[in-house]
Amino acid sequence: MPQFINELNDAQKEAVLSLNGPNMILAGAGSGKTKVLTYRIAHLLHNGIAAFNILSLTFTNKAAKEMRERIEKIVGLEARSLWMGTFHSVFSRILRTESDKIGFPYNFTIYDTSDAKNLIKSIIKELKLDDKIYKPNIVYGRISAAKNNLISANSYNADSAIMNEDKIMTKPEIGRIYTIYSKRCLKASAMDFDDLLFLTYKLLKLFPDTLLKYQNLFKYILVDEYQDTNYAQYVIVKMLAQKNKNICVVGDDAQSIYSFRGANIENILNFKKDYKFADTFKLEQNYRSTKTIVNAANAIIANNENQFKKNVWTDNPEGNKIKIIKTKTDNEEGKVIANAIYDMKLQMQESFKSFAILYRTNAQSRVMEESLRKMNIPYRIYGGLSFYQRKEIKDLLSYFRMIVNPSDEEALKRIINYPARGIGKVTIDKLILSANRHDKSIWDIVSDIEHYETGISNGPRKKIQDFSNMILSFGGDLYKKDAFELGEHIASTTGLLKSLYLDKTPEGVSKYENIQELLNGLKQFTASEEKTNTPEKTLDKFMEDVALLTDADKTSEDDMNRVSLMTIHSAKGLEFPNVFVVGMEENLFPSKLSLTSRLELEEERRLFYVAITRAEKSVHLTYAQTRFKYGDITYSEASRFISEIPKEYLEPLSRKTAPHSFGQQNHFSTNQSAIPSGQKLVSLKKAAQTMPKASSYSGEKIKEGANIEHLRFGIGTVISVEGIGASTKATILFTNHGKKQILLKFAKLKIVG
DNA sequence: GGAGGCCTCGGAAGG
DNA sequence: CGAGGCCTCC
Repeated sequence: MPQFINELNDAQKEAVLSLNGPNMILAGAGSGKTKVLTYRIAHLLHNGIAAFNILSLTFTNKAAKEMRERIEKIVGLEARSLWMGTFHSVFSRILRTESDKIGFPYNFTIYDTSDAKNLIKSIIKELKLDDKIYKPNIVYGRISAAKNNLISANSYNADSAIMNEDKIMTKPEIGRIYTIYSKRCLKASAMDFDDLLFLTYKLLKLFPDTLLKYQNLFKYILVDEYQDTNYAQYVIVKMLAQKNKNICVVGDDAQSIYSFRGANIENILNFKKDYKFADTFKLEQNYRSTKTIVNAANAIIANNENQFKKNVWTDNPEGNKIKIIKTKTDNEEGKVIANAIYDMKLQMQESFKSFAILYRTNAQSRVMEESLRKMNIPYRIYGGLSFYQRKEIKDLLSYFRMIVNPSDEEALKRIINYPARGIGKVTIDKLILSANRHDKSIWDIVSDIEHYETGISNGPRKKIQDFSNMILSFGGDLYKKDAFELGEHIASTTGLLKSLYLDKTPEGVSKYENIQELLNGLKQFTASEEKTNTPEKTLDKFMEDVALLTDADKTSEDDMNRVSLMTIHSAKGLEFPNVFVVGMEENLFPSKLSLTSRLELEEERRLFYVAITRAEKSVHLTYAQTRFKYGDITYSEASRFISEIPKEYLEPLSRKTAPHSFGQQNHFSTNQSAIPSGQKLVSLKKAAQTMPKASSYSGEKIKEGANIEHLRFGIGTVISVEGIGASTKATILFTNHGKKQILLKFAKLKIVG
C-alpha cells in the first residue's frame, strides 16, 4: 500500500481504498474532501487503472486545476492524461469530437450568457414582441431551465403544463422564442453553456454506440460537489456510469447553495436509491475550525429538516467565542470591521490575507471598501465584471471567433461596425431580415451579398464586402500564423489597438492594457512551440475553451497580502483564519426573497453554515440597524440566524473597556440574539471616525531610542528600525506589553517625551 | 456615431 | 443611490 495512505484518518482511508462500485462520500466542511478525492485518484492509478480511463468532474476550473496539480505531485506526469475538468469543459471536448453527429462543426462557438441574452433580445425584437413583457433575462431563464431539465424546444412547445405556465405569466410566446433561438444557434454553429449539457445528453441518447464508447472509456467516474448538480448533469453522469457503476460522488448536502441555478439537492439525497449497492462514507472530522465554530455551525444546520444526519466534530482547540457586533448604520459597520481587522492584525500578529469579509449581496461591498481604504488596509474584491466580459476583450475575441467560425452571429453583430466602418443599425437589420428569409446565417449573406436581394444600397454594400474580405483574409492566415501572430495582426490591422492607444483617459489606458494582457495570453499559449511553417498552436486551438475560462483561471496567482471581500457563495470551498460575516439582518440575510418558503429559507441557512465554516479561528457576525438600500434608509433587525447560535458559543455581553487615551475603545459591543439592547454606540462611531489616518505617520521621527505611544500597546521605546518604504518595521519595547514588531505603515505611533 | 439625458430596476453565480 | 439600457440630438 502506498505511503500516502498513512496520512489519512480511518474514515478517509476507507473512502480512498474502496475503489469499485458506487460510492458516496459525505464530506463535512473542512473534513479533507479534496485530499480524499486526490488520494483516491492516485490510488486508482497505483492500482493500474490508466489515467485516461478516469473521469473527474468539478464545477469550477479552479477546483479541477488544484486537484490535477495535487495528483501530479503524487503520481507525476501521468496526471495529465486524466479526464479532469468542469462538466462544461469535459463535455465540450466530447462534443467537439462528436459534433458532426448532432449537426455542428467541430469548431463551434460557445456563446456566453451575454451572447445568449443578446440573441434572445434580438429575436424578441424581430418577432415584434413587447420587450417589457418578454424580458430577455426571464426568457433566457426559462430556456436555460428547460435545457437543464432536458426539455428540447419541441418538447417545450408540446408540453401543455409548461405552455400553460407561460400563459399565466403572460408570456405565451416563450416556446416560440426557444424554437427560433435553437435554430439560430445551430445556424451560427454556436452552443450556449446549457447546450453543452443538453447536447451531450442528446448525443449519448441518440447514439448508443457513442454512449458505449464513453462508458468504456470512463471506467471510473468521480463527481465533486455532487449536491450542486442539476438534472442534466445528474442524468448524463448516470448514463456514463451505467455500465461499470464505478461512480464516486462527493458532496455535502449542508453546503447546497445553488438551487437557484438549478442544482438539485435531491440528487445527493437520493443517491442510495439510484445506486442500490452504494457504499456510503462519512467524513466527519473537521480539521479546519475551532470547536466553537464547528459546534455553532452544527447547531445552526440542525434547524433544517432536509438533511443527512452527520456528526461533524473536531480535535482542534476550543478557540474564541463568536462575536456579535451591532452598529447603528452600515457605514459604521464598515468602520468597526476595518478597526477590528486593524487591531487583530496587531494583537494576534495576523497578516491581512488571514481575514475575509463575507456578505450576502455584492452591493454590500462598497461600504466595506470605503472603510478599508480609509484605514489603508489592502483588500481584494472577488467577483464583479470578469476580464473576459470587458467590452474591449469581447470585441477582440469576437474577431477571433469569426475567424474560427464565421457563422458566429453574435460575434459578427459586435464587430461588423466596430471600429466604425459605416455599417449602421438599419443595414444590419436588413442583413438579419434577409438571413431569416433565406434561412441562412448572417455570414452567408455578408460573404455573398451580391447574390441576395437585401435592399442595401451600394455604399454600405461595398463596405460589407470590404468587411467580408477582411475576415476572409484573416481566415486565410489561420493555419499559416500561430495564435499570437494572427491575434496581433488582427489587433493592429483593424485599428483596434491604435484607437485604444491614442485614448489617454484612464479608461482608455486600462482598455489598452487589457488588450495587451490578452495578447500576452496568446503569446504564452504559443510560447512552447518552435517556429515551423505549419504552426500547431493556432488561434482556433486557443479559442476552443476561452469561453469556459473565468477570472479565477487567469495566471499570476495573486499572493499579495490582502483582506478578501466576497459573497458567501463565492467563498465556498475556501478557508480563512478570521471571518467577518456582515449584514446579519432580517430581509438581507436571510434574504427577503427567501422568506416565503421553507425550502428557500433552509438554503439561506445552509449559506450561513457555509459562511461560518469558512473560518479557522475566529468569526465575527455584524449587523447594522439602518442601511442604505436603493437610496433609502431601511431599518432592520438582527438576523434570526444569530439567535439560532446557542449562547454558549457567543461572547458574553460585556461592558466596554475604559476608553484609551486615544479615544479608542473596545469595538465589540456584544448583543445576544434578536433583541437589540439599545445600547448607545455613539462613542464607538466617534472612535471610528477619529482614528488617525494610517498614512499620517512620518517615518523619519521613528528612530532607534525614540519614545513613542502606540494606540493599543501604550508607551514604549524603539529598539530598532528595519526595512524601507511600506515594509518598514520597528521593534519596540512596550512598558506594559513587552517587545513587539510593528509595521510603521499601519501603526499609529505618537512621539512622546 | 457618440455624448448626454431619462428611465428602469435592483439576489447569489459557475461554465 | 447608481449602473446600464435606450433614446434623442447634434
